Amino acid sequence: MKEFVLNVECFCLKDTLECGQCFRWQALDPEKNEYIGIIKDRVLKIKQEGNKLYIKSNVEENLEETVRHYFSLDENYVEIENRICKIDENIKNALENTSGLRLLKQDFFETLISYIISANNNIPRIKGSVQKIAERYGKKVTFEGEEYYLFPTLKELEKVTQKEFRECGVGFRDAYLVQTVQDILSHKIEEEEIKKLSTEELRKKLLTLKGVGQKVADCIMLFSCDRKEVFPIDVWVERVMAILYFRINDGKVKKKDILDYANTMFQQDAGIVQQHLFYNMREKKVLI
DNA sequence: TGCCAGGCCTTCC
DNA sequence: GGAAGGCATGGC
Repeated sequence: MKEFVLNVECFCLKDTLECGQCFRWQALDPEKNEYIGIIKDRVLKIKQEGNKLYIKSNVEENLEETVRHYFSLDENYVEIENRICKIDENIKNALENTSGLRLLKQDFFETLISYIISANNNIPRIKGSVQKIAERYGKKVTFEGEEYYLFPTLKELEKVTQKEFRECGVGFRDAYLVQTVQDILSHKIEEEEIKKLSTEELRKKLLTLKGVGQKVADCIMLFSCDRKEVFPIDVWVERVMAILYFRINDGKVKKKDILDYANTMFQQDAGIVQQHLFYNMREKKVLI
């Protein structure tokens, strides 16, 4: 199998994969910027050296197209970053650490299930649960002599019971998962249809699913429905916004006030700004 | 031991 | 419509 090389600019593989938007990529060697993961039905090994991406996959068909789409490589992030760094000093400072972070275009169903699991949970445990679900119910794929598991399809999760989900470590979210799978099977929401809706209408639809509240809905829209204007607010974002924009270090700011501020100031780039602020605070531990 | 984690649901005003 | 309490489970 041949290695495929792609030129990129304004792209950081590490920050894009480690900023918390996805749960299944694995660093092979953190020093080498090399990761292995799954996009839909194929396994990919990707390494970044400077402006070059080196890609291998078990499926060569449409490989470039798949990678370009998943990593949003055809979108002009130079322009986006130039625009957001002019908004304020906080964003400008954050970008010094996290320039090249891109929003992924992930699979809708996988994102939905993963973010239902994410509620009141921590990232290592979310990753563990998603991995267990894949190992139990997803299709096995062999790549370079190793075994990997695709994220299960809707059909593959059709008969999974509450107890079986719980055995994957999802805790009290087990019932939400069963209900959501059944709701999608019965066409309560249909991916192709809801993706055509306005962001407000789409959110309203997602909120009808059990285990999907405002924050989870916004993450699903941001990470799998290409809605860059949504601004998911979790405990971290609440904290970072309170400190940076409301000058409050040890108190609460109303979510509505944070949301109003983000919508007004960050506008169509709110989701990208959110990721930079979130990742900077959580991982890089940088506060201005 | 107690608190927290990329919150949401139900119940009760 | 808003506040309060409960919720599985692992890490610190």
